[in-house]
Amino acid sequence: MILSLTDLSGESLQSQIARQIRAKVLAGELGADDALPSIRGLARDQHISVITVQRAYEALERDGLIHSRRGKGFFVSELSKETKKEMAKGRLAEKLAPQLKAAVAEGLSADDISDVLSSLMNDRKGN
Amino acid sequence: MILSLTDLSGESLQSQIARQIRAKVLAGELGADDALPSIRGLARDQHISVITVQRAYEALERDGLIHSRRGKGFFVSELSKETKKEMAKGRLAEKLAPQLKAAVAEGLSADDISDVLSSLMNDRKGN
DNA sequence: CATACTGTACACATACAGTATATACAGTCA
DNA sequence: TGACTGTATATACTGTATGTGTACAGTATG
Repeated sequence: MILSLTDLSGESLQSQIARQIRAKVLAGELGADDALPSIRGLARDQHISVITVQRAYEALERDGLIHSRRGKGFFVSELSKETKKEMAKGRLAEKLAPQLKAAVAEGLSADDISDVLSSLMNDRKGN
Repeated sequence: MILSLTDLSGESLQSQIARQIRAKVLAGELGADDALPSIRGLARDQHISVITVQRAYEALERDGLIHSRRGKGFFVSELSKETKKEMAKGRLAEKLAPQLKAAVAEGLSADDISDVLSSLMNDRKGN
């Protein structure tokens, strides 16, 4: 389990942890019943506080992506490929909606928005 | 100048003010040299603090959308239609980029992302 | 000139979120 | 038993957002 945390992004530590683990679970990089790092172990490795890791795991648990077993650790929950795709799509839709609303309010057309999306997706190919 | 502010959205007051005025300027609803409400007047009308309005106006001034004239008030800056469209597109791209990156990391394909966007744009037609 | 507007610039205070340290309790396993 | 694991709680520090209050400076008008 390799995480990359930074203080400089403006994103909170617990959000970075949750986001990176969520991506690994939804993309299938972590499978059902795979063990996550213990909250103490991850806190030690990343030189951060236990409570910060715990809150990140709580968020993932609320989303149904992982579950805890007292005394044993945290484990990836069993989710079908379809469920994971729907979760990822749902998350994207929730985050995109207010931004599209703002873009329309700022005078952009559906074509303008498509242009922006195409440019960004083409940019991503180079990475 | 009609603004709609709420405490319940999770978005800060100064961000709501800046976002709503930005939309009016970029969409052309407010034109060059139109006067904005005075910081004290807007604060009084909305029952919020002067400093909150001032910080919202500062953000818009940094973006080059408005400018102040000491003793007179704040006014919309002169911007070509093309400049405004580029500003709106640039803002959208900046906000979309990290979310597309996250969506790809969560296993979504370009087609999946297009699907989500199409659904959201179709939903918007009904509003 | 006096008054009432405008923006600008502080000093403080309050609330909350994020982060941290520390302690204690409970379950698991070699 | 000892060394792990998760769970829960108390306390504290920091930064951001928000607020009140005060003071100063430029503009407009009667």
